[in-house]
Amino acid sequence: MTLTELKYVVALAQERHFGRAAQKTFVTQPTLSLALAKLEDELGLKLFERNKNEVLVTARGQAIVEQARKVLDEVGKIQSIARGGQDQLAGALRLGVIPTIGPYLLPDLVPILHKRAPAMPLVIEENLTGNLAPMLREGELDVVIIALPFSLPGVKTLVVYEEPFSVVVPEGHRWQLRKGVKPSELSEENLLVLNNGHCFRDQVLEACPGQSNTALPEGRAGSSLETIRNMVASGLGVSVLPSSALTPRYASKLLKVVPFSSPVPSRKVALAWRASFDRPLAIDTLAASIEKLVEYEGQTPIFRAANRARRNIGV
Amino acid sequence: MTLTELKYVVALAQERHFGRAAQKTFVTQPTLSLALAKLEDELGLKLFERNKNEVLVTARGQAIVEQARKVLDEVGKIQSIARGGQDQLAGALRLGVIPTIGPYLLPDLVPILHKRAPAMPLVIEENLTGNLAPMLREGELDVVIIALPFSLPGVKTLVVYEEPFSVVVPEGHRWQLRKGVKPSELSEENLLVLNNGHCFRDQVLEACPGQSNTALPEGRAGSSLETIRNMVASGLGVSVLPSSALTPRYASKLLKVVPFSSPVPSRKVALAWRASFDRPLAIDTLAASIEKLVEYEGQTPIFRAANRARRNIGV
DNA sequence: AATTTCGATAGCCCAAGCCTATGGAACGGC
DNA sequence: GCCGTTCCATAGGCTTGGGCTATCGAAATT
Repeated sequence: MTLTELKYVVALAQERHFGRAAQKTFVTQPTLSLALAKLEDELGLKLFERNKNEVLVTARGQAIVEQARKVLDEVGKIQSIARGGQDQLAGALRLGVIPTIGPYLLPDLVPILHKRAPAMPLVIEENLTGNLAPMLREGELDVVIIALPFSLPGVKTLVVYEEPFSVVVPEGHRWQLRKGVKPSELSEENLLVLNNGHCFRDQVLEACPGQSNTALPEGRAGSSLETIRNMVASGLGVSVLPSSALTPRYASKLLKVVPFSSPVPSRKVALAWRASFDRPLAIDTLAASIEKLVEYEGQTPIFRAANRARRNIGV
Repeated sequence: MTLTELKYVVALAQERHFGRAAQKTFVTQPTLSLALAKLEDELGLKLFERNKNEVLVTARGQAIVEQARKVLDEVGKIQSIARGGQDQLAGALRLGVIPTIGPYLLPDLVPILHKRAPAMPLVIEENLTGNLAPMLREGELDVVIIALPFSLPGVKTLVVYEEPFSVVVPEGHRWQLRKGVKPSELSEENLLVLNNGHCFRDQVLEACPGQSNTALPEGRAGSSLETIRNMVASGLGVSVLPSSALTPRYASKLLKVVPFSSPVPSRKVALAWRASFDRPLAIDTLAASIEKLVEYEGQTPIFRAANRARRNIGV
């Protein structure tokens, strides 16, 4: 059975005339005759009564004709789905992002992206890298924003910016006017870091040798960067934050930001998506939007540093 | 677009592997690859992501796959209309059944059903509930015989009988003359149960508190009820079997059946089929045949108990 | 009886679909 | 880091079958 044959059946049922039905389906009359005979043979019953002057649909044929119409109708829907689905910037983009980036990047990113791709709403999943990775592989997410290193088979990555880290201390801390702090000096202080599972925790501990990065007491760990910021402000210790969490929007009188001395620790923030993802334009648009955002945010002192670092590595 | 191409699409969506999908559609892998590329070209979008290790359906492809399923489903109805005219009892009925029911029910059921619907041969798939469920949903099976609980969206169920469980012990066991055993007493014995995946295993463990139903040693699990029966007969331990596996046909001198004391644990055996299945009469006939069989088997002591239990719940 | 109409049949041709063989890319083991 | 394996894509050849034109045969009309 072919879709063509079904088209013939429907046309013939409507025209009740081989010649006209053939015209309507853009074939010759013998072609239609033959195709129909073949189908009737295959189904094992006569669909049409050929009488002298007229072609009549048989009782059992009628049910089949109606079913054939339905089939063709459903096929038409396939084509219309396909037509509407050709725009790569149409349809939701499922975006994963880690908790130390999402709250600082997305509020500014979403409006920019919406302007560039208004028909592409974002479905956002904020989670740890370790949970985002399998979701990306399984196709539950289309793209994730994470910090390097990040490597998965079949997954491409693109660094979108690099942001330096800075030390934050409570107001009145003896370091608050320092022009540069060495990472190793942090071992003298009560360093507050994120809970286990956050890649930013590992990056901070790696950047600051001398910290015992195993079995850190629970009291020194926070569940989010905002928790940590508040803990520092209340004098519980010092910490390290990425520059995107230190824009003027987050400034506080109780908190002083002290830069690291060179070389400044930093992290590379990247997009990651399956190489086989069928809407690369969506990725491009997302990357371009972040690019635009980083340039704009570059007006502020902290992000300018991020920008410099980014240019230095030639991204 | 051709029906063949749509079949390929559906098969590939299900198998997520070109080679296996090709096998399933009885063509070679290049044929399927080419046909799919042609269709994707015609529709103007990618339906599948080809990762090296995995084939994923794209978000937009998913809608088309589902629509293709619908088309094929409607085409199938054409054939089914043609086959029996209006006779729902013509054409094969694809029946799934779990391993703890099939061997005990089917040998008697098949002749009865054949007598009632001689033009409806059975295609039987014996498999675990977890494997039957997707096959039923995908339309690879028309109806399944399983033990409750069993719930799937769009699928109707009908309890056909309830069968009590009994304890089986080796000959000479100290319980062999007992009139009733409490489920909790089984924790004193070496209880042999089925491998993981069998719902009957879970039902037995649930009915017998005190058994450590986690991390059960492998040596105590069997791959079929017949294995278990033989293990009990050879003195390895005791077990629990459903009454349909304890008809006189299976009696053995080495094996003694001891009833549970009230309340007797049992399981409800049910039919399940898609609500949209277009041959409900076939289901009715199957259900009626089982009904007849249960009444007939009710002549034997064990099945009579099953019958009583069944009437008590008013099925 | 002659003419006309319309579906069926015959015979040919070409495109489409399927095959085998091979290529190429990416992952995993040593 | 290199080799082997796996798996999808591509190439090239063959066969099938759906399409065409030409013609036939039956029935209705003149």
